[in-house]
Formats: sequence, structure tokens, C-alpha cells
Amino acid sequence: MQDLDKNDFIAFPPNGKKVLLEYCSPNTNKPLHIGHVRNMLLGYSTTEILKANGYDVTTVSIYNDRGIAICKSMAAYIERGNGATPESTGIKGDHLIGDYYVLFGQIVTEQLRAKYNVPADQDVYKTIGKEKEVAEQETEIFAKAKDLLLKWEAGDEATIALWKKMNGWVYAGYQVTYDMMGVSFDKDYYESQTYTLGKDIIDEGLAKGVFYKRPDGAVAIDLTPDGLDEKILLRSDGTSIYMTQDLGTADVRYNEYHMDKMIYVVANEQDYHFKVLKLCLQKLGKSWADGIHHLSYSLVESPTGRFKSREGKTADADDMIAEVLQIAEEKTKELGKTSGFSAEEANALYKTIGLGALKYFILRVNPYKKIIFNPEESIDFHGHTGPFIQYSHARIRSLIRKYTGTLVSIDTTTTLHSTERELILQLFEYPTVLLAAADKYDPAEIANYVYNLAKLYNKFYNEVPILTAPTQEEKNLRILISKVTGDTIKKGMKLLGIEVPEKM
RNA sequence: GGCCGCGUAGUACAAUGGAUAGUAUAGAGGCCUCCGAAGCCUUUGAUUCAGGUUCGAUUCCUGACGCGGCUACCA
Repeated sequence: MQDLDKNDFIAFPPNGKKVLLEYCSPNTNKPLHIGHVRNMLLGYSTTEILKANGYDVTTVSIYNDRGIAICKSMAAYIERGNGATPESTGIKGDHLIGDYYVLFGQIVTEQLRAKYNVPADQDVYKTIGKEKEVAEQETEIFAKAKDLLLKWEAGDEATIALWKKMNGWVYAGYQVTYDMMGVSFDKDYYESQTYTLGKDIIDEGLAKGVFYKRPDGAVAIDLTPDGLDEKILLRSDGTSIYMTQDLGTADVRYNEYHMDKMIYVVANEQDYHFKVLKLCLQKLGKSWADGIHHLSYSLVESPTGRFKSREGKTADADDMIAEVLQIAEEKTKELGKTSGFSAEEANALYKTIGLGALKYFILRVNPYKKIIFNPEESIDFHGHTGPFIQYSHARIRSLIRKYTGTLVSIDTTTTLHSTERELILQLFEYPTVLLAAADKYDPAEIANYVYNLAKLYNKFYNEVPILTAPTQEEKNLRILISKVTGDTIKKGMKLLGIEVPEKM
């Protein structure tokens, strides 16, 4: 009991181990969507959890800023953009570029309709009997995109300038979303700078006999002994593919950071890719490859299945955030909770509560489980939610503000109320949970612990008088328990990237 | 076809080789002239199916079914 006020445990001491953690890593031809939200939350929270466990964590993101996708947006922009900018249109940069990516698809359809004389009420691809990916290559607009790609690769000045300008808009747009989500990266990588990496690794693999050159000239590795297939690592024309880049980038990062662990937060669609990546590096004799961990997570789906980008609104990160903030504002006003708040304070509170609801909703689920997100029903403020925990914290703070005595630990022999005892035991579990969360790379461990703690405290609060406790000793002890509970909720939620208000 | 993941109340999430499988929400009922009712209390309701291992399986194994993903010289 005397140890309770010494329970100021926040984190384990530094363990001298370095971690490189990559997350988010969007393609710059469209805005962030709900999948990036889960990615960012997992990446951010895992980082905080590892830091609290004593790791030295460096976060990185890699932007897939080149290739045919961005060239499609550029082609559509040249065709129909009329010099539009985020400033002239009032559209957030990443959305603007995304709009042109969508427009590209529309132009493809238009051109195919014209070419094959397909009436507007018929599905073009069905009518002509070709897959979209195949048919689009017949169009003029696609030829223009392809031409842009070649010009970009040749270093054509005008093309590079446009590419830089458009990507710049995208980054500015992303930054707004990052700030809202509270994430940042220690270092940014760009595919345009790393896509030629990996050739050295290929040579090394060939020299060591781990990789082999096929008759057609492509370099491959045979992973059938490991239960996988033959995997191409370099194209027959000698250019690199995704895997080549990732091998090269991993090697470069190791030489730069000498990290003990390299964590990739990437959706489970790429389980196979990362299995191959790790195996290749291990077979090359890179001992550090053992430290590679793919933090795989399942997709977020709508009630009717996978969110498709063309379904639009519901899958967009910015729209989703705006929506929860809106709901938080309505709900808070409805409850009349903001009397005495300035406009800024009230807005800050809506943001805290709205984001708390959204972040908690996603982080409370194990990463490997898919999440069904129903925009209409999923964001709740009662029960097993972020706002419930935030409310519990605010009520504790309110209680403590009312207490005028000093907080001293008492060598008490008072018999404890059963819930009181249970609560104290829960509080001492925090380090164990923190350890487990890092061990499993699972923020849900923290999320569920904090919820259970808040729930238990609320039970205690209802069952046991605190400020009105019969004796000074009991009052003192219960305030102390309340304070430690509030602090533990606060630090736990901080690991999830969720703020807890003093009042709400 | 092959491989990987998942399958727990109407819905959304927990948990465990063991004893009454927890919680939320939705439904029913109760608690503000005592510390904040975004709260608390009571109550209804679930381990996809079939085998196997085991004294004991919701958990481990095999198969079926369902959902999702991967199976590119795309990223």
C-alpha cells in the first residue's frame, strides 16, 4: 500500500536496442484512405510502446512517388487541368491529385466509348470484352501517361518540374492529415531515389550462388525448399522491381542505422512479399535479417465488403476524421458539456473526443483481425470506447481538483473494500501489460487494459465514498488511488496516441 | 487449383488445454435533494460443422463450409 504513490512507473529504462519502424508509405497519386488510418495508428502506437519498453526507435516512411500511377494523374492534369492549383480550387493538394487520377480513368472510358461506339448506358469493358487494365492501353491518354513516364526516366526537365509541383501539393495535403492524426516521421524516403537500389544485392546473391540467372536473363531465387515458389528478383531487361528495391533499401538502412529490429507496418496483402524479403536476406547471410518483422494487419472493410477507392467518401481518411469530429461536436453540445468553454477550448475538445473515438475503435482490435467499419454505427461514445475512458479520466481529475488536503501515503491498517483491492491490483499490472504489448506488437493489449481499468474505477466510484469517506485516512487513500488511476489511464492512452481531457 | 489469415450472442470485440466462455452495444427493468448519469446496478442472449488427440477441446490436429487475401519480369 505504501508503494502506491511510488507507482510513478512510466517506462522501462533504455535497453540499448535500435529499432527502425516503417509505416504509412502511401502512393502519391491519391489521398490517404481508411487503410492508412489503421496503418498510422498501429505504426504510431507501436512506436510509443516500444519506446516505453526501452527501445531506441526511428520511424521512417517511404513515398511511392514515381511510376505509371502518378503519370496518369499528370496526363489527366495536362489534358484538362487548365492550370488548377490547390490555391485556385480550394481543394487539398492530395485530393486534387487524386481527382485527376480518377479523371484519368474517366477519360480512358470516354475514349474507349468513342473508339468502339459504346453507348453511355452500357458498360464499356463488358461490351468490348476486355479487362480494364488491358483496354486502357489502347487509349491516347494512356499513351500520354506512358510517354510522361519515359520522359521522367530520361530526366526531361518540364516533366520533372510538373512531377515535383504535383507531388509537392500531395505532400502538403498529407501533412495536414498527419498533423490531425498526430503522426510524424524521423526520416522520409522516396521511391524516386531508391528505385534503382538493389542491383548490388543482386550481384552479391549471384556471386554467392544464392540467386541465379534464368535463360531469359531474369534473376531469380528458388524458394521451393522453403515452401514458396521461384521468385523473380530482377527483370530480364535488367531493371528492378519492387522486391529489388526493398532488398536494396533494407541493406542501405542497415548500413546507416545498424538496427536490431526492422519493422514494416504493411497490410497483410503483402505477407508473401515480406516472407520472401526476409528469406532472401537471410540466405545472403545477413544476420540482421533475423530482426525483420512484418507487422501485418488486416484491411478495414465496409459492411458490404472491401472499401474500394471508387466508393469514394466513406473510405477517405480526411472525410472520416471530419465526420467523427462532427459527431463529437453534436454529441457534446447535446449533453451541454461545454458551458464555460471558450470557442477554442470547445473545438479542441471536439477534436480530442472525436479522434479518441476513432483511434480507440481501431486500436482496440488485434491487428491481424479485419475490422468492419460502418460509418453510421461504428463511432460510439458509450461503453467500450475512447470517450468512455476519457470521461472516466475527466471525472477523476474533477474529483482531485476538489480535494484540498495533501497527498500522503498512510501506513494504514484499514481493511480495503473489495473493489478497492481489485483496483489496486489492476494498477500494478501496468508494466506487465506494457511488456506484453511490445512483445506481441499489439496496441490492443494497452487499449483493453485501460478500458478495464476505467471500468473498474467507475464501479469503485459508485460503490465507495471518496471525498465523503468517513475517516481522513480512507479519504486520503482513495484520493491517492484515484490519482494513480487517472495517471495510468493518461499514460496508457498516450501510448495509443489519444489525449485525455481534464474536463469534458 | 495451391498457399496464408479469419470464423465466439442480432451486432462489435475479449479470453483460456479445465470448473459458471468475459465486455460493449442493441432489447427488458432499476439508480441523480451524496464526490460529473458520456456513469452505475439487475436481466435476456454465443464458441460454423464433422472427425481426431486428451481424463477434459471454444482453444491443438485433420477435413468440410463461409469470408478475405496472396499465387505479376505491378507497387
